[in-house]
Amino acid sequence: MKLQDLYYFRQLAETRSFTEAAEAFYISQPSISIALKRLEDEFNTRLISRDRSSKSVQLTETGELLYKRSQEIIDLIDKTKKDLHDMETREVHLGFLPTIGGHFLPSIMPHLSDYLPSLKLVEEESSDMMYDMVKTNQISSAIVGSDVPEFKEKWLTQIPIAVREMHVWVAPHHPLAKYKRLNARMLKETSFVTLAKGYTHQRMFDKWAKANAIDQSRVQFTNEIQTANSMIASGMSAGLMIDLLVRDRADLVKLELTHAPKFYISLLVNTSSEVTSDQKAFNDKLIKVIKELFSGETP
Amino acid sequence: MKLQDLYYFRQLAETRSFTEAAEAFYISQPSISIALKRLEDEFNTRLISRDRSSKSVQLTETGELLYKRSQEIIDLIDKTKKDLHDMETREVHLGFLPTIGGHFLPSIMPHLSDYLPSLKLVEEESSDMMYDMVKTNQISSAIVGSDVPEFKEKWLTQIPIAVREMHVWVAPHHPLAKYKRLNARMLKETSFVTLAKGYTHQRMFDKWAKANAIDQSRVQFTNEIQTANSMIASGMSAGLMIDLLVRDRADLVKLELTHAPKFYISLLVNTSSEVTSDQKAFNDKLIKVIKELFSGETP
DNA sequence: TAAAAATACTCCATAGGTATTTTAT
DNA sequence: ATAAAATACCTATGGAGTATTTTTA
Repeated sequence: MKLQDLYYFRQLAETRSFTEAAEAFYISQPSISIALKRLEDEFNTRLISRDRSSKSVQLTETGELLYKRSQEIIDLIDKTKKDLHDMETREVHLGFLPTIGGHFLPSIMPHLSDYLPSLKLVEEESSDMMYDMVKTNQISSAIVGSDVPEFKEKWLTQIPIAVREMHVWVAPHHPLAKYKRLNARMLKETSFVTLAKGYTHQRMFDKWAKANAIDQSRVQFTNEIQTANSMIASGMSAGLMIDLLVRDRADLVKLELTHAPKFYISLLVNTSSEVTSDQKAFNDKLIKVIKELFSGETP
Repeated sequence: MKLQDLYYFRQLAETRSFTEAAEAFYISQPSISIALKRLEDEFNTRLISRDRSSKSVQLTETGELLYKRSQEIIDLIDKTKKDLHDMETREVHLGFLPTIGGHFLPSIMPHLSDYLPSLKLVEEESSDMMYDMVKTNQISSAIVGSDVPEFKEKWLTQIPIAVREMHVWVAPHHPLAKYKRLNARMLKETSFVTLAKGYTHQRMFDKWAKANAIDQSRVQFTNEIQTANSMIASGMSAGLMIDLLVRDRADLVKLELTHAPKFYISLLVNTSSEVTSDQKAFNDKLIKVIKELFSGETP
């Protein structure tokens, strides 16, 4: 079996067009026809239904299976390439949330001096995404935020770093700005801006809003924290965020919220599976450093 | 990357010799050298340590990783080939222990008439091996024997078929043959023959012997049930077996044993993962049939 | 010096190209 | 008539061969 044919077949399955699949690889259309025939001959099965009366290319049952398996095989190969590269270059990786990392990394990094030359920070805005990357071992350690103090997965080690209460943020001239302390009932009719789906902040806002019957019809969403902050500063909306997301914004006012949701920041390390020995040593060091620096900051 | 190179590399890693690896594929030795170089160039890493002062070919750290991954990739490809074949031919499989199957299959098979033309029985002597094949989805259903009534794995459905007490078997002229009923203390000094490692019977014998302080120094092992039976018939040893293993042996005497271990026979179905729709339907039918035929025979 | 791996070159099998035909809307 | 896939035939890259050299025990 030719590996290249699996790449071609995957593309063919996704575009459902011989011509387009060929274009994606900058090869001629007959090459795709012939690659498909090679696979069909080898496996003694039709992978694409040749019923040309139906409008488009359709996968058969075996075609669907081969498509799925092609993906798995290619994923495994890609992972292998990445791991070989990391092993050879002795690169180690740490998942890094721009906002939160900006606060904690300066205190952590000096203790990781041995690894600095080979350390690559993997930036990712969304904690959920980061969690997924740790889960699938695209990175084996990351600092994430969560609305629960602990994940229950057995394949990870979790070290608490900090707990932050969420606050309500408004512009100085916003009607709510005069209050020292707010409760949820005072916010029922307030317009909010929150981060888009996938962000921990969004999930927490949603949970809090539902629990407190906040009117969600005029909630606005954005993918950018700075955009959210600017919208708040303009006075059109309020925000529910931890203070780390509002560094150096003199134009925002922070208000205490009773029964505010808690935002848990912790280090996640995937302990399940194969990483390079360098990465393993780095992870262990990281766990040690974070335990030393932040034990006691959490209950 | 060339898939063929992974096959070559796997062989090279296992034989630790370029020449032998080449011979295994009936190709010339330089082809292996060049295949290795292709891989090393692509991944920018040494896979084999070229320290020719040391006696033999040694894998580097990256070589070890690639060896493991090559195995995984090849396994996935082989599995895919098998699944495509089964799907195309609409073959379905059932794991089958020769001795136990010989007893239960005649009553089960008539109810599976729809599947008979495409049903392949996969013979395997050892229940442990069979369990492993179900676990790794080489077959998705099998009838096995076990020393415990239930496996606790979440990826399988288990339907009890029968429970059999184990008995002691001896030749008619054996000194124990005069007793109707035995207990373990009467067997402390008896010579036994049992099946070899990997068989459920062996594990059960071992457990029973240890629990009852039976002298295991003169226990003999064999891979063949008929050999075991013949050794018992000769009078030199006794056996601890369920009666299904002693069909039609008039030259053996069955003796009751107090607190005899129980042998549980059940259908295992791997429900975790992808099987063909035919196999899935077959498994469901099998579960139904076995429930109907054997419910009530077990507590 | 013997045995194993690396290098040098040669060759042909085949992946991919172009041109064309077939099929269906 | 047009658009997409299949077929026919051609080309050239590179995988595998043979012969030879290098390496070290």
